[in-house]
Amino acid sequence: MHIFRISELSRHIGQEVTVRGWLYNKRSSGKLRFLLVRDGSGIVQTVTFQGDVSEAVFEASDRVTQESSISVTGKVAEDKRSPGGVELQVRDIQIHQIAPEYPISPKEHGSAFLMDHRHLWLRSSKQHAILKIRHEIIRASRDFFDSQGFVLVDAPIFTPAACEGTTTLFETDYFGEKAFLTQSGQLYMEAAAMAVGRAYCFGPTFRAEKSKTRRHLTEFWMIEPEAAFMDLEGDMELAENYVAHIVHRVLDERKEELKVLERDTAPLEAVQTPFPRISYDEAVRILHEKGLPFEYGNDFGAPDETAISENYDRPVMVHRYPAAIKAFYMKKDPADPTKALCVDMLAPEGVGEIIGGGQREDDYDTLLASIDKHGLPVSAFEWYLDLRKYGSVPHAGFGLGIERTVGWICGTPHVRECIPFPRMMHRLTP
RNA sequence: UCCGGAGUAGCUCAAUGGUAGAGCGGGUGGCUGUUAACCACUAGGCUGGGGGUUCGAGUCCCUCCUCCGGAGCCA
Repeated sequence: MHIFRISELSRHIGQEVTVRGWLYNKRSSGKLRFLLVRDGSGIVQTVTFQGDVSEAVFEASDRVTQESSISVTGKVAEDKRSPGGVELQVRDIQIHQIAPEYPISPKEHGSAFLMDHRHLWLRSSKQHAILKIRHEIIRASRDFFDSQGFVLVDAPIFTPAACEGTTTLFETDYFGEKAFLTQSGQLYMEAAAMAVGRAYCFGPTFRAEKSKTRRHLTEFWMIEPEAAFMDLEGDMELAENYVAHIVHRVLDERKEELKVLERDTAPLEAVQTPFPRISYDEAVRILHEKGLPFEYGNDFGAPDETAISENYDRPVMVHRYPAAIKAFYMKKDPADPTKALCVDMLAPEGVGEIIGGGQREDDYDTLLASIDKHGLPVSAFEWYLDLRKYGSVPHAGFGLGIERTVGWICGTPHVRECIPFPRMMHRLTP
């Protein structure tokens, strides 16, 4: 018996093969039964003619229900009438298990219902395509940083205190002590960069904010590179090369999936380096020119980000925000100490921020004063201050949100579909 | 936490204050090439919970619950 995956069938025309999978859909006409079988690699139509098979096999073709698990044996044939152009002319059907009425029908459903059945929803073709593109983005990310001499250094999930002291964190009991789920691996990557020169981490991060928007999850994945002897300019160059790399990789390797998602690839093809770089002040000018009621000194809201990115056909990098609205570890611009040497990358098509980063404060006394000014407990940051005590160097890095990036590239407006099992304010199951 | 919206069949949705409905899905039957097949028949309901107004409430009022979208926060 020759067992093949459905994606390989076009190379075995005329041969008798067995495919193993699940019933995707079923149609019939008189003495013909059309079973659409999916196996994770693709979907193939199988044809059973009553006159060609035993009574038991024909009966099996009637009895299988949506998502029942089956093995089908038959001859591979080219046929224009079959979706995909290839079909399997059935000789034998083996039923592994008959599924009772499947909750997800081929018609439309609401997002809450689908999320309640996320474990089954993953079997549908669009969700499938998103998972594969997510995988490709992660693979391309690793390839990119590995090839640039970055060392993968895993950051801890349990942390003793707030990394940045701004957002609300999930608190857990750690043998009678308070511990928090990490909101960023950055501080640890700074330590790693001082050890290996260039480091990155990729892992889950947690925010206990009660956000209910298409851009937010309570648990999301970030990739965070950090490099010693790097300034803001170098950081922006790294960020644009990285983002361009993953977009090109998906365009090259995941054409089929983008097609399944009906993604217009023209905006993705426009993503070429260099990306435009504008200062916060210039971005504010754009908003005011467009007549948006934006107050200088504030951070940009979602409509502001959209208005700024509308001016460009590729991601735009906005740098040098007011230091007052940024985290304590940001280095101030020597040319204007009211500004921070930071950068946000805004993706086009109304997606908004996918990257936040910048150059870190590398002077011991300045950092100490900043920790104090932000009302953070110095004791919790003693190890972090050590990095400025023992061989401090200029260094920079950034964090990229994987789900937002997947959403942008897939053209999926809501990040909840960009992670296998999303965790949101009102969603802890499945 | 704030501002909007929605809860009716397994799902997606209809229903002037006057007998609870359709499509899909399920079941049964029909059709020798179906394409989210089609045709016929069929089962399926405490209209989110509680209270009120009314001769009469899915519909109007109060309240609670759940969810959705957005804001803030950020990736």
